[in-house]
Amino acid sequence: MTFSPEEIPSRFDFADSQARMYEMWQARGYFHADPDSDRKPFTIVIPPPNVTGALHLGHALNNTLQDIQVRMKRMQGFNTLWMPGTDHAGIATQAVVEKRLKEQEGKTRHDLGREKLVARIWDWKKEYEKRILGQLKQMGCSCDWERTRFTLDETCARAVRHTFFDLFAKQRIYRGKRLVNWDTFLQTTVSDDEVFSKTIKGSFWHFMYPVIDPKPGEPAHVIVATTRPETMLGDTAVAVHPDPAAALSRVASELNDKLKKAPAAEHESIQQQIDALADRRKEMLPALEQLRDMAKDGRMLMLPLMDREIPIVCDPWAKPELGSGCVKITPAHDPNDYEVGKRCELPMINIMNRDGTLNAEAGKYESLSMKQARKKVVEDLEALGLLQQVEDREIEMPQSDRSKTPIEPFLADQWFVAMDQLAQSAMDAVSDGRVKITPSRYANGYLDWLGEKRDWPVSRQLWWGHQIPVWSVACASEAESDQVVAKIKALSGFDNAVASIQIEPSFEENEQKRKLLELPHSTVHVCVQVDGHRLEQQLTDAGLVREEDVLDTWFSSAIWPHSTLGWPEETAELKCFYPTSTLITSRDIITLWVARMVLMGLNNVGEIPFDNVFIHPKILDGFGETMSKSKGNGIDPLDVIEKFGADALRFAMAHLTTETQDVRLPVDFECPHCQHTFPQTKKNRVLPKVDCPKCKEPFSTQWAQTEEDKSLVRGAVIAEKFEVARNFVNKLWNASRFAMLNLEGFVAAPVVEADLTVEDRWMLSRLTTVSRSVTDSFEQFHYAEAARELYDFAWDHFCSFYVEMLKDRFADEKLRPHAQRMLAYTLDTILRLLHPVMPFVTEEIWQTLAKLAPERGFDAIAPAADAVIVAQWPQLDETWHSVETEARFSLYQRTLAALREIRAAQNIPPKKEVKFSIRCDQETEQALKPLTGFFRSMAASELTGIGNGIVAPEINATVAMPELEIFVDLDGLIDKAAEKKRLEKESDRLTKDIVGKEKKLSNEKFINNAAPEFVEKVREGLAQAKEQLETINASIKKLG
RNA sequence: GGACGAUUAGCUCAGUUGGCUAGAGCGCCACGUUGACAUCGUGGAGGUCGUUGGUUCAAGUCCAAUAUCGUCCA
Repeated sequence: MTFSPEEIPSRFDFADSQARMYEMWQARGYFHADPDSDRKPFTIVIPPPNVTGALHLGHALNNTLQDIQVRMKRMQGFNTLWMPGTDHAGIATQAVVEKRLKEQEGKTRHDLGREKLVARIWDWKKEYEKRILGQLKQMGCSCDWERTRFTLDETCARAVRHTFFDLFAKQRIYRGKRLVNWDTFLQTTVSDDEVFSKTIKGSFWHFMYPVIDPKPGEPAHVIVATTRPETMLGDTAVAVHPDPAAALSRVASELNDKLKKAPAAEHESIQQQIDALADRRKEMLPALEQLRDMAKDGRMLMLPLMDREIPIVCDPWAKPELGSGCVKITPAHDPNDYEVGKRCELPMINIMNRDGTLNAEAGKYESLSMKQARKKVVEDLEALGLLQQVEDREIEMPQSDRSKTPIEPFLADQWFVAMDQLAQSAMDAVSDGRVKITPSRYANGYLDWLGEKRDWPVSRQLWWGHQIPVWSVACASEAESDQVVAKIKALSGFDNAVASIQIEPSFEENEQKRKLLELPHSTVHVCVQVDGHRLEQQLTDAGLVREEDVLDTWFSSAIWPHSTLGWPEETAELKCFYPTSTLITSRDIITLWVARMVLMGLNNVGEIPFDNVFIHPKILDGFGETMSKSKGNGIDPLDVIEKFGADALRFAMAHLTTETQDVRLPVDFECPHCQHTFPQTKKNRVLPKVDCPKCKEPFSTQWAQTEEDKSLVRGAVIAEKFEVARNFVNKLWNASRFAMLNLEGFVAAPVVEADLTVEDRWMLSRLTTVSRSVTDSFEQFHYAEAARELYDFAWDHFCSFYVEMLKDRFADEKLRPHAQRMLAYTLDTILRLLHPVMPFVTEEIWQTLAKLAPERGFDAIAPAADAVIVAQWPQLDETWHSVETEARFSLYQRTLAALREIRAAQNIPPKKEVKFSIRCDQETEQALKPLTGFFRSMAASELTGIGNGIVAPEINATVAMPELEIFVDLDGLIDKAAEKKRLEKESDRLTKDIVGKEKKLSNEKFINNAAPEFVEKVREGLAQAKEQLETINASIKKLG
């Protein structure tokens, strides 16, 4: 088998290779893992990407890091399973499909109905799932595709249903009224995490609420202020502080503390605050105390416009240091007021419909929008003379991340998971080290969040998701509810194993009020464990209605590590692969996802879901901003794959992954006409059309709207880092190309130790060290370190030195077979080490290498593995590591660098051969001698003499190193000025070094305190530097 | 307001337990193309390690402040 240079292109054809190699891996079933194996399992479950759209660079990072672990573990002999799948992503997906429905057909979900909308979303899901999985394949991900799951598929649905039923039966799921973030546009609840706050210019209105029948000396009005006047229609109280004097004192003492700690620059402003507070105390305290007494006395206010009597209550939420010291309370439409309402047992009046308009509780304002109502309320109050003043003010407005419309706090029935015990179990798992989070600092956030043990609201007013399996009926009395329960239990389908009953009492205990508000006495809920069970129909027939809401998408994600393995069935997969080994994800979902997986795993399976969690950094652009399509700075991984190849994408991702929180990736445009790349700026990244600064040709961007712009060729958004990675891939390819061209006539045989040269031993030593250290780095998730080490090793050590040095032996028939064996063995090992990061190029080379050297090895010859993906992970005999050999080689490298430096400084043409000699002791001479031949091939320099008796030629360039002196014979060539300049620079450096060391050594404290070895080291260094300086100075003198 | 992270060359980043001349890649400058590779090779210029104090014989590294940027939580 031989190759001619024409047969192997000098550029790696990654597009062709990626397709072939991936198909080969899949066809041979390398990605598949079966549970019935004696081998130790290694499992990763993928963080399932949302089926909302295409994958972005963050996914490329996340999945590359997983695949690296998976591929390495597979090579290490583990029974390796990478479980793939996608997430239905409730609100996000439904919102996307609804938006498209509106745009393309002008319809809302209500026009379509639940069933049809859900069918539409399934169509969407099929399309995007295919696309996403295709993208993962293009990245080279070695997932077990036969096991692909979807959070809404039958397997996952059954697991969700079991989980819900289990928690329901344990009374850890309950329904209650809660103030939720209501998105009036999407008409659904939005979780706290999907709310962002926006600062807008608003007003602060001060209203006067009349006091009913004020006693003499009491005010006629109390003053309250609000940024949301329309909410006053739902006010049910005004609060004052129960102890305004104490509250003011506390604020004052806090300010005084602050003053003590604050830097002088801030003193003035803090002092002003203290003074203002003292004035306020003087002026307002009596009035506030009077109000407090009125509250205790049960005095009532008349809520204007609604003509409702409301009490004054005492609650610490009222801040005596702010405004009038009184605060209006709207429990059904403000989170803080809601808490006050609960503490003071106030009625909660919901004045809003689901679409954001006002309901009948708002009286004559019914059916107005919030905005319209605001205007009207202010006008009407002004007309009544109850508007005291209006201030301009910046206010924080909560917005829905999905619809970008304002959030309305809204009182609604919601299902909750009680978190106390569950959260504690998940905290323990991390505290006691069963689950290890890397980097460890992220454990703090995890523990803090769980420590709050806030109940988890799990219902969502959506159609896309797992519909809550609860059937309910409202009962007017206790007797009725008893009757209903008895009736349910009597149903033929009823069985305690598959059905569980809860009775939810109404939150309004007062019977008269219940009647007034048309509230039931209680609600009976029945949870059914098995989907499609005959009890479902029986319940419906009995007049119970199924809950319309679906579960929070994180509910199904939380059980992902075991649901994908077939839980609740006791499958062989679950037994073998659970707990999984490692979870790799980003920090923004540590609480939402990671924490919940831990507690659900413990609850359902009784075991932690994974041993290790690695949190990887977030990729930001060159300006430190997150990448996103809406900013125009998003890099599409497919663009990168198309232009640089999947291996380059992967290498760049690994190389980026340090332990920091964020990494920056400056973003460039690539001109589609001339391939010139230039930086993206905040200006040009939002243009629909960009002109290439080099070739001046225009190209379009993602923003192209007009036909004219769209007709232009689209320019890609990329980053320079991928180019570096692509070059590395190509470097490896070409080093291998060299090997292919030189392995003709390869005969497999064990390497004879006596034939090993110094450079062979050096390579073996390096290979041993690098294998060990790369393995360690990957196992500790130090991807960047591993990538750097592989890069340096493959490029500098292997290509620039070892391959170069092999060339001489390839030219010698006698030495050739040994050199070939060493090359085949070394390349083989490097391919294996690089495979997890760069699977395609390494596999391509491996397959070619197999044709030339089907059997290879070092001391034991064996057939090479069928594919590098299943080859054994390198683990070299540690005895090959040799400090002595590496030091010896380093001496050679430094000498070579010195020769090259002189040649460059003297401007000697690269091919012009020069002669040089080395003066050194015998030990150094022996160390260097076997390598001296390479000075000719690598620096066009011929060594004419070496030893301690060497005399410098009359005209020469000199380099003094600690171990030796080099004299390059420059007779007839020398540029005296250049040489003098170089020597003087060196002389300066040495002089400085000597002064520093002498100073150190003359310091008594240094001699006494520093480690004796260290002092000795400095002494030696000083002596060497002095010698070198002497040589250099002599040379300078000679030059005149 | 609290927690965490970052600050080192023009840019992106390394720098382990404090220790000899603080490294790499890109970019820049100079030279080089017939045998693996110009997606390359050789050499060079470029940094008082955000600021201030402290500990130490010795600080990019440890401690305390502080500034700027960022993320998360309230």
